[in-house]
Amino acid sequence: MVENLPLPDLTKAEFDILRIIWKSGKLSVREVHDQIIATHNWAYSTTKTMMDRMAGKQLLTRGKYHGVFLYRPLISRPKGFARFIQFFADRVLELDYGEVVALFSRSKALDPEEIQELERLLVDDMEDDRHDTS
Amino acid sequence: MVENLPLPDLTKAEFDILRIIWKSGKLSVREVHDQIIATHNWAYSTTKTMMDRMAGKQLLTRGKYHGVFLYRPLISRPKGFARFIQFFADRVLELDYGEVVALFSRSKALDPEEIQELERLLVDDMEDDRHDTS
DNA sequence: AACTATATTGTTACGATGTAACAATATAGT
DNA sequence: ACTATATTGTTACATCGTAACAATATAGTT
Repeated sequence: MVENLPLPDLTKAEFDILRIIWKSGKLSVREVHDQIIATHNWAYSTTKTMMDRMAGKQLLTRGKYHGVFLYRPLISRPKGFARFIQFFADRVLELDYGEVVALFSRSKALDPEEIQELERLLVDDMEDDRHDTS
Repeated sequence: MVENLPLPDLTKAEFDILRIIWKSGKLSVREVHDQIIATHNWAYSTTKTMMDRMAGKQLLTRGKYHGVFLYRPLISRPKGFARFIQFFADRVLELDYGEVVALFSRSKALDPEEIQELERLLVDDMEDDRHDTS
């Protein structure tokens, strides 16, 4: 059986960018920026730097469409949530994964749709980790 | 009325060091290190760097006693907890302060004594923030 | 007291992250 | 074509987690 590689962390900033992109599948820096400023008081260049670094890390890919680069996620939403939560569970809060999921379910940072996904995650992702060799 | 200055953040690492020192009032790098390795797999030099930087930031002071530097906290435990929690409440989880306190109460990272303090904090510190001009 | 082993202290560094300015280039409107 | 605007590329800087390594002080042994 292949050992799970330790999931590379997803920081809050990365997670927030990813969450915006997950909803649309493909977005330009500008489009992400216009949404991210609702929660992060970033300069446009900050959003860009973030996204480019994420591309470097294989969290996103970009391809040019009609003149602009559009960025697509290279990590699924469930996997992303799992990584982000794991990060807190393990290193920050030292809580059980489930407890953190429960907490996140109450967070204003997530919309109802995402909360639903989280609930599923709590069971599914464990499964995932048991079978998935990716 | 004097506006509250934004509390400078306390990172997890800083908070963990502080928690060890709060219990004894005054500790050397060695003493902190011997305790921190239970949760952080740090080299001695890492502990030292951390503590020195914390001294630079006015989170600790150090004075030489019988040949060694002992570090004392410059921030009270309640204030420290407040800062640490605020950090998460505001920027990471986007939850209400109280919810984060509740969560932390369940964290394995805190011992019963600290949990108690947290409970008090939930009411006290709000008070504090209302009166304290520091 | 002198010497040596050990511990403490000081200095320096490096990658990642959050932050952003600024320069180069592409695109679109006139 | 030309210019205004937007998109891309490049570079930088502080902080944090991480640590090695050098300088110095302390303590234990002849």
